[in-house]
Amino acid sequence: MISTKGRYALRLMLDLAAHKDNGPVPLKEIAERQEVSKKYLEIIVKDLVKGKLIKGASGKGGGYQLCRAPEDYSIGEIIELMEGPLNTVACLGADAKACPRAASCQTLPLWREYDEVVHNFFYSKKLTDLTP
Amino acid sequence: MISTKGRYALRLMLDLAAHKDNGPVPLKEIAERQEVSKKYLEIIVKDLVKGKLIKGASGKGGGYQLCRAPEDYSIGEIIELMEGPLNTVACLGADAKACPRAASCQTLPLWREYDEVVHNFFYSKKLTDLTP
DNA sequence: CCTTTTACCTACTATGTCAATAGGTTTTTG
DNA sequence: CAAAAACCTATTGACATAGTAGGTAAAAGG
Repeated sequence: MISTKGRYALRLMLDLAAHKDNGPVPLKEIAERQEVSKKYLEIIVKDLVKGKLIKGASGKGGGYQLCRAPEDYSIGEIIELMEGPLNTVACLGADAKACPRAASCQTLPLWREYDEVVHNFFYSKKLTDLTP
Repeated sequence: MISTKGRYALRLMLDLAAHKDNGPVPLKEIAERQEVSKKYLEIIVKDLVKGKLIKGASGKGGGYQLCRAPEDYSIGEIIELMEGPLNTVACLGADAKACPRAASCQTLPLWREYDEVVHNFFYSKKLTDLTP
């Protein structure tokens, strides 16, 4: 399940993309347009800034801006930055210790395949694919 | 993220499929083979029985058995029975109230598409696809 | 019949994640 | 220097996850 953090982050990125020619966009404006609490969005932008997907400018006239052109963002990187690796099962993923059952596990190939399907889905889509 | 309930349920179903010709399979055996706590599996079989995917027989010589041929189970129905609808986002799903933003939401089509991809993935696979 | 083996049932609990809220400090510019 | 913005730390309630614990009921084998 994609959480609100990931979904709001995506909407925020789309909002920034839509207003990228007007200089920095204040969070207050985004919160109003997207109808999401500004306080909650603060948590989200913090992660986006730390992940170098966007940059913030303090002070009057400040706000947030994309670091790259909208077409250079994949949906996958945005979602994964917010929610951590989009792991579909615990067996996979970096943290998972080598499962002693792995060699004989009948279900593992399924989870691998699923993981790949999900990964491909989100990484093959760009931010611009959502802006008509 | 597919939870342990869903994953264990699937392994349990595969175990039942593998031993379907030996009469009812006691949970104790499954727990040993699958290296999962029998107590925890009890919760899982309860749901599987209630969902009519398997049936139980009490008493000595009892155990669990599939209700249908292995090829007549889709992976999707097993997972969904255990975890509830495999909703990928909250906006979709039966419980979700009509979002007032739906008509103008830029991200909704993405989630719909994702939902369909996931759904198709799991419902197109049968239990027998995992038994080599 | 009675003991064993099995399913079946209700309840509880620790841990963690999610979705926020609250209240403050620093930075920048008009 | 004041307003507007980003930036920072902490806290909270609700819920889901991944189990445990301790029992009762049913059926068969001897």
